[in-house]
Amino acid sequence: MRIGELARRSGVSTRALRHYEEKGLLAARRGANGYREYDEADVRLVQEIRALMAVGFTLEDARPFVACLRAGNESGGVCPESVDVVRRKLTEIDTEIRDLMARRDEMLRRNT
Amino acid sequence: MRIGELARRSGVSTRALRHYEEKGLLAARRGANGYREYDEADVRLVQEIRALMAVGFTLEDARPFVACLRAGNESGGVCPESVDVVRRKLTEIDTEIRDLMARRDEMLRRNT
DNA sequence: CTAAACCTTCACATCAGCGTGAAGGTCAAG
DNA sequence: CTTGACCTTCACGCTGATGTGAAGGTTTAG
Repeated sequence: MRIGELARRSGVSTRALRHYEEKGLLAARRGANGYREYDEADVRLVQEIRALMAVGFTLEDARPFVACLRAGNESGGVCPESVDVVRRKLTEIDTEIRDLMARRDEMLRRNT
Repeated sequence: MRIGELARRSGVSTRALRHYEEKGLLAARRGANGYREYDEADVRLVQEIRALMAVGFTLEDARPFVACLRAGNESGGVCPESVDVVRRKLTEIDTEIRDLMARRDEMLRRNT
């Protein structure tokens, strides 16, 4: 399929897809006319990326997951690099939550 | 005092001070040579801005506080506009905390 | 054959809060 | 007179993930 269909099927813009390619997260074969050609596996790749972004991952964070899927694994999260990223993300989120709660308390204290 | 001293006394860069001025948060008299001239009240203004930013306010958020101080109030938080911003900020922070916790849960669920 | 609907590659714009020079004026000390 | 430490006004760079044209080639349906 071409980029427009992949965009529709994965729910992202064509611009985003080209961006993922530019960042090395997505690869495309090229047709004789220069058009990008994708297959079903690419749909899953993009969905994986979006699912990760939905929980706060950056494209950089998603990289090992994509590599894991490309390596033939059924899930992008089974590779050790992915696990590392998940752990890092969890501590990042926890830190952020603690920071926000501290700020909240600080604001309430100031207000009294 | 000039910008360098204000910077030292309030703990920010001269660049930041010029930025605050550009954003309309800080006003400066100008000496005959074109140099910015500040007084004690400006030190308090900048400290107020930094205190607000420390708890997650943007410069835009800080605007009503600065106006409130300029209006002669001893605290920047006593004006109704400031109170509004504080309330908005609290709900923003609460929303963000809830989002982060939801993401955390989502990540943990995916991992099992 | 033509117009719509695709596709291509640049490349600047956005949001925030500055950092970091560039190029140059001012002023006190030695 | 000359450093050197100030100050001035531009104006681009950074981070992330696209949005938004520009300018043009391709394909497809009628």
